[in-house]
Amino acid sequence: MKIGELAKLTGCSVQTIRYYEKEKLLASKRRSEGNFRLYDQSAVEQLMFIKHCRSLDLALSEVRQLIELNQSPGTHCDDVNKMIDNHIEQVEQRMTELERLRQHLTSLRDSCSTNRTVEECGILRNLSVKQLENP
Amino acid sequence: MKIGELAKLTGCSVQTIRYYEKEKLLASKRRSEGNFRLYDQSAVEQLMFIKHCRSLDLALSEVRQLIELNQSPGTHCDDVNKMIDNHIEQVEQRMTELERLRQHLTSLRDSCSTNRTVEECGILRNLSVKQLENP
DNA sequence: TTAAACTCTATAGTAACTATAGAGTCAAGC
DNA sequence: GCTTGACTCTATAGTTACTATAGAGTTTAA
Repeated sequence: MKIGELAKLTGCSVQTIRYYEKEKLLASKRRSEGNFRLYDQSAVEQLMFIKHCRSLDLALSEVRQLIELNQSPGTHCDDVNKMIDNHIEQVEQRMTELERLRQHLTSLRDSCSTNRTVEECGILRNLSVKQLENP
Repeated sequence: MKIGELAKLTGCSVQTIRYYEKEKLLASKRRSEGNFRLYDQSAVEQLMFIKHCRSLDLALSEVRQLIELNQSPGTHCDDVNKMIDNHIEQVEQRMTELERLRQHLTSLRDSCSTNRTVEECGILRNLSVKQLENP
């Protein structure tokens, strides 16, 4: 199949597929006479693998590592486990940050009611004056 | 004061300050004879304002809007309120996403114990096969 | 045969910086 | 007066994971 069909089957854009090729995540094994990329079923699977990893917010560099690991089936998979553990930790950290952020924003929002002028605006005043407690 | 001192006072890097100038968020009003940027106290305040906004994850384009609004003190501040409301919503959305992500990652992690080979690795198997329920 | 639909490569843009190169400026010490 | 080191200047490239474009070539259907 050509790149357009692969794109449709996987829900990726054509440019993204070409980008993944450039980044050595997905190769097209053959080209047509007119120099069009040709793919088979294994490309669909590889691309879905990448997509799945991306939906978990794994970086492309991590996906690349996983692909490489996958190609040496006999080795230990500790690195995979570590990567996922690490990733979970990062997600949890970000969630904590966002929760703090949400609280700040909410209390900031409460400092201004509607129908004020910019001069009186509690939000702007707070942004100008207040320092963060936990910088 | 010169840019280095401003950087030290505010905890921004020198390059960041120059970047903010390029992005029209912070101007240096004067230059020395040798073409060095010169700042006064109001620059410290302006930069702290920006820093505070950034710590709340406001985009620089939003910060720019706030600065502009701040300069016409008589107008209504509804736009400020809307921006913050909008931002709170975005943060909450992202938190929901991350929570779903965390659950996925955790259940993925549970599918592999240590001391397996890549071939047997539950994580890799799941990444290869499983489709997301909520794509 | 011709028009539409597809594909190719190469390049630039996104956000908010960070890092570098290569040059100029300034203050202190000899 | 001269040198050394710390500072500053501009301009440019890199980061991430794409997206969007230009300009050209290829294929397919009418």
